[in-house]
Amino acid sequence: MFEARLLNSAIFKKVLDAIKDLLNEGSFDCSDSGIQLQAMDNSHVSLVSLNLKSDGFDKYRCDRNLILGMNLASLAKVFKSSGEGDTVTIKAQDDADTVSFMFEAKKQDKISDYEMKLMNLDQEHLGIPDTEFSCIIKMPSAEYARIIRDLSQFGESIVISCTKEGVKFSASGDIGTGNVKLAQTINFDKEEDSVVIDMQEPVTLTFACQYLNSFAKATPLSNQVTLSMCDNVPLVVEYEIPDLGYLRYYLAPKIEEDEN
Amino acid sequence: MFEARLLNSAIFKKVLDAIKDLLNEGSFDCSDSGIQLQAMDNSHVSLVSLNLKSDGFDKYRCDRNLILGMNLASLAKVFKSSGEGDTVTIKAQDDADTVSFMFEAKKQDKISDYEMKLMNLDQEHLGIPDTEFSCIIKMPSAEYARIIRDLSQFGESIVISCTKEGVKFSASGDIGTGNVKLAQTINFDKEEDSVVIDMQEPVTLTFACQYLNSFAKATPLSNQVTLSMCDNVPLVVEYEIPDLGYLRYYLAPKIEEDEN
DNA sequence: TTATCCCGGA
DNA sequence: TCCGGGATAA
Repeated sequence: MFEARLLNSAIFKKVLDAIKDLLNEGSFDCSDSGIQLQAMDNSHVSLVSLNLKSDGFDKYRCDRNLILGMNLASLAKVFKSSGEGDTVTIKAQDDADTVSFMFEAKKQDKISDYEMKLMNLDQEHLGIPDTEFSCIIKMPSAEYARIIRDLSQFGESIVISCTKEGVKFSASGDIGTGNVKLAQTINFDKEEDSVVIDMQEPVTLTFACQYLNSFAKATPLSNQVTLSMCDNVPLVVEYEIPDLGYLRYYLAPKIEEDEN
Repeated sequence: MFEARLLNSAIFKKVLDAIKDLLNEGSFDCSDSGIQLQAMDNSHVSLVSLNLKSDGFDKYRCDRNLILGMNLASLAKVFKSSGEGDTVTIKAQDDADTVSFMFEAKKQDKISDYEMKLMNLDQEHLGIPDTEFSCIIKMPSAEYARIIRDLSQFGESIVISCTKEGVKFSASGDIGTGNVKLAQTINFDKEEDSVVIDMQEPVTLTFACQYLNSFAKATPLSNQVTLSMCDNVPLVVEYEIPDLGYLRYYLAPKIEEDEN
């Protein structure tokens, strides 16, 4: 059987909020080492990769590898009905076609349990190559979300350009042009406010706003976000989930349109 | 003439919010002992019973019994325009076809008064029998509202089942099944957080979510709600209005569907 | 408990 | 694009 227990169900809530706009369904791959989910988004443009390691759970048991296919909207509803500090326990029998969620309120004698039918989803196996990146930018996640949101007003795509001076986000369209430049900033007092740029080679890539914005839904998961870029390779937007793993999004750059 | 004065008009606001979704109009029955309103909801499924005793008012005078028929949406608009701590005075002449509301702001020299036309509504007289109940559950009203809301995601009806172990709310539908169990909890520090179950006989009844949710609009009136159940008898959901009376909702259980 | 902000629905 | 409801913070 499979059983995973987490003292703070809010983390799951946030994970679901961060992926349910991109994915209608998800196959959670459960093994001894933890829970993985990898899938192309509904429009088959970007890729979501979630990794929750077993050590991060307060209790974890997985006798046999199993794949739990679930409708993410339904799953989000289940988690929405959990209270703030609830403990959640997820259970599935090895050959079962349902999964159960039990929420225990901390302060109260209240136990809620939900049972959901599992779905049989196609397994697309996605090989994600390990890449060396030219630039790795670590910055406050709220800052990232804000910049993407603001620049989305100006155009459909955003150019991210990283040099040794810093990182520049640009968008342009009918209204005009917007540029936001961030220089490396090490803030020792508030480490999460730092902007750290690790650049081997300068790089300039263009991405579709829509996806960058969707990725920003993961903001509540972490104070910081990491953007990894390299020419002709998908951008990686990573949110670390404290003590538990990470959520990564992959998005291929737009091919430069030479409009002249 | 009729005159009733209440130092805190917010109570009326809350009462109106709690009934205006269920009732388009209401006949307020004014007598020496206070104000009553009893009516079937618009779809003639549930019943609303409001009782405000004259002692609870800061001034109360009712020379002759009279019935004030009002459109509740309009009445809610009138009260919505009252400020936070306003004092309200309701007046009607014995044979008048209008009712007047005067709001006095506490801190300010501001007096607003509104006059509304009365309506001639059919008097349906509703006998509500006094029943002995098998189970009486007293619980935090916010908790009740939350549970009903959460479970409404899963189905159109909710099963409430009370045993000596506690009370269980359940719903099921396409997404799956949800159960919320509450055990009796006496909290001496915060009495309003207690869950108190007074059970003579275990009972399990099914109700339409829609109405249970409507009843929950009364949550701001009181920290606690009382659910009284008995086989083949309408559920009573009662909110006590501190120092003034109560608001009760009655809803007949769904007949068990034996789908086999 | 109330006021504010954010998100989802119409 | 506007409005209402829910969640959250003070």
